[in-house]
Amino acid sequence: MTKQRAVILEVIRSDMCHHTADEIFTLAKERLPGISRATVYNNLKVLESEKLIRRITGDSLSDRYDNSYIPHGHMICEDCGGVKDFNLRDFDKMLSDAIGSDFNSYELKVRYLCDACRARTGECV
Amino acid sequence: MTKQRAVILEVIRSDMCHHTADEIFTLAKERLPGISRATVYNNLKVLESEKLIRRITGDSLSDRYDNSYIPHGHMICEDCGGVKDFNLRDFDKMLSDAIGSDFNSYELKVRYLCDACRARTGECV
DNA sequence: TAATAAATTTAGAATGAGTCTAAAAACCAT
DNA sequence: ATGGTTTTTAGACTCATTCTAAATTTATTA
Repeated sequence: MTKQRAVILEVIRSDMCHHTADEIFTLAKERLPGISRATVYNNLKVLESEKLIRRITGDSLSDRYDNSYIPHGHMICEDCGGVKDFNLRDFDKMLSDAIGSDFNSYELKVRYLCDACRARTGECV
Repeated sequence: MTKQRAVILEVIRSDMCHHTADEIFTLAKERLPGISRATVYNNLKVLESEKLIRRITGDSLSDRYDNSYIPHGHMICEDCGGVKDFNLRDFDKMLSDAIGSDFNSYELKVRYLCDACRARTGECV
């Protein structure tokens, strides 16, 4: 656990946001001005292989990182892009029943309109 | 509906595979040798906006395209990369209950080991 | 602690999916 | 057919991510 790796993990754990690699790079840079982009990418891979974080793909151009490795749902507002976590009761069992075998992980994303954006009658900024 | 758009749609509908844009380009080229990559990308966007196909993201480096617009689950073998469709009973209702509002679409991907790959005791090619 | 081996970091080049652009071609309504 | 709109095309471009090779740090062993 190098100091770079520690800072990257702290950045990811510092809030419930789902940051992109670039955002993590910028935040880590505030504390370690010399840190390089490649180090961020390297460590994101290491941290995920150690099951400390989880990469989530497909929300935007860039991948995002979740401070929990345990799979759970993400609800994504189609208007403002905000991401919230959610869980479904007994979902693991339901999934393994449906696919007829154990599974290693899942990714669940729901696109909707959050309350704030709905209140604006769908107006984009 | 130009002939390029028609061919692209036929390629996507010709099997149950979930092709990448590049694969679709190659297949379309067999029938329209002059077709350009940009045309494929343009039309994939148009076809999705017309709800004729659905883009699925995050399975690999490149996005893939599904010949059904209706959301459903994808089970992805972590070994061979094969993708199969599946459905969960009453999933739409369960989702809207969980997130507390209607939603526009969802994406559900399960990573597992398919029977064939499991039979090979996890050996990669 | 010194010497050596292994892992990590760094900057910048390379890759590759997808987007953009501007000109040519095809399509459409009058 | 004529003029106007849409689509196609080739290639340049963007940008997230990966790769590379040298330098640095960390760990190990003497």
